[in-house]
Amino acid sequence: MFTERFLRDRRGVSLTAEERARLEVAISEVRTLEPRTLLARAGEPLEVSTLLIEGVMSRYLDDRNGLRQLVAIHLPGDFLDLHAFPLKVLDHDVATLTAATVALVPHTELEAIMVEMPGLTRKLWFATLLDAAIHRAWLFRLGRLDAVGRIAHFLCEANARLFSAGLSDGRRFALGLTQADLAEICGLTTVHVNRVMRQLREEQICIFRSSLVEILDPVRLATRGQFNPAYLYIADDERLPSVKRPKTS
Amino acid sequence: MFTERFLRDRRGVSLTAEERARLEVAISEVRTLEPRTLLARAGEPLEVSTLLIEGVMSRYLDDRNGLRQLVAIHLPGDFLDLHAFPLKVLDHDVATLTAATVALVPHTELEAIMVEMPGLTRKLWFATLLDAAIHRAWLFRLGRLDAVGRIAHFLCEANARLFSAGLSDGRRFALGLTQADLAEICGLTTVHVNRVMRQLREEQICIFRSSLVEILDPVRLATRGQFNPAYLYIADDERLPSVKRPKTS
DNA sequence: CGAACGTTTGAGATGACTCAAGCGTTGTGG
DNA sequence: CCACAACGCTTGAGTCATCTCAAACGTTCG
Repeated sequence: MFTERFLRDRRGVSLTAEERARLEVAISEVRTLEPRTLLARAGEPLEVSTLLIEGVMSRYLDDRNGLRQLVAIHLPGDFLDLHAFPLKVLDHDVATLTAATVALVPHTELEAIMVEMPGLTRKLWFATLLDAAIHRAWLFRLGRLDAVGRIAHFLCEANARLFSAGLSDGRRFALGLTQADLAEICGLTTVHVNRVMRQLREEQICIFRSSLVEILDPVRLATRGQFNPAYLYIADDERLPSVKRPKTS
Repeated sequence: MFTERFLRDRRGVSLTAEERARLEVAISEVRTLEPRTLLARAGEPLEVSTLLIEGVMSRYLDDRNGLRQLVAIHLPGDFLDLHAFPLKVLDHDVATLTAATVALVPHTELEAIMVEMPGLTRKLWFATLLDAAIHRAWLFRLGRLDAVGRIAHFLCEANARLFSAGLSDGRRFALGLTQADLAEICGLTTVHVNRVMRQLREEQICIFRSSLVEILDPVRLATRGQFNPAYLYIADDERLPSVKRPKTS
């Protein structure tokens, strides 16, 4: 079941058995990829989309000096370039961070699904909009949080997403990222990420050790990152610590 | 023709006469709004989506201290909360910046379109993904550019979008925004935005005067902002100055 | 064993922030 | 029609967060 984790645990849009079966049939190929491998390049027309089964992948934009800004990371269960189907051409590069296994779905299959199954189509659309919602949370992170807040917010997000994929117990998880990756995600330098991690460690909030993350104090981490998981549209997000939105009316 | 500007001038997805007519019929109401009016609030279920006909609108997230981070601005022709249809509930607030005219489209109509017209559905999907592509460019802006670069990049984007909506001549346009709005878009303080504008003025690159923007040197502005309009998927973007992507292979 | 990579630390530079005040324009009510 | 309030723009001085440059340390892997 390659599609097992896709849209799992999302509010109101879990797939029916029939829909899941239809997607399974749509897969043309399953492939394994090395770490740090480019999968698709900005501007190239694409004829397949990629469902991530195992590993961590990234999407990023390059600046003039060869520095990167990551615009998304993807975890198992994510349909990571589904948006290439309506868009045809991507505006960014896609690459693996860790070793990964992916399933490829030809756009001709998606075309057929659009005609046959409006219900499933809407769920696929939803999946791409979930990515957009995550983009917005990242905008908040970069625009309004300081270095500690950005790292904290990101770690909360990673924890929440891995938790709903069944890959975190809510406190500890393996995230195959280096401090340099965190820097490219949070718009910081590697050096400063390192200082932030030291601070979080010394305050007994979170430990980041060779791609393994251990959250010692989830509540303080969420507070530091002003994290509210509503944007992840997780079915039951009550279990996750967060900063509650004040209910003004 | 309320839908006149919707997806106008976008690469490969202009609407057919029939599709446009179908959308026109779907409009249930046209409404005018005051400046700085809240239209939708995060977490509220929505049953209609909004097509912007005139004016400028914004989407934003609040931080703990009541500061805002804008995550999108919308110009005439934008279907600004189309994503509320698959998502049902938004993760952010929506408000006008200037006075505005909007057309409302009930989700029941969109539901019908999804069943009847897969082709139009795909174009609507495309429209929401265009917003996501813009989010990504904003992430690049916040994560990798300094203050001057962020403002420059934003002004290039505004110019390009207004140009393809027929509301800029390529150099001068009315953008109903204050310097405080620019600050909320670019993750800066109002004071610093002011200093940046002074610098752009003194260098004869761009003048920003009471919501009127005049670009004196489009090429230098694009260079400062590392602006490449590919992410806007504009049909013929050759006319816009940009930083060319190096063609490495 | 050595190379490659990721992490850690220090010292100094700088871009953006904060606080504070003044200016100009617009709109409104006395 | 004037006065004043409200708002947006402008400027200065001092502070602080993050960056840059530089070097060293630890691990892993061939």
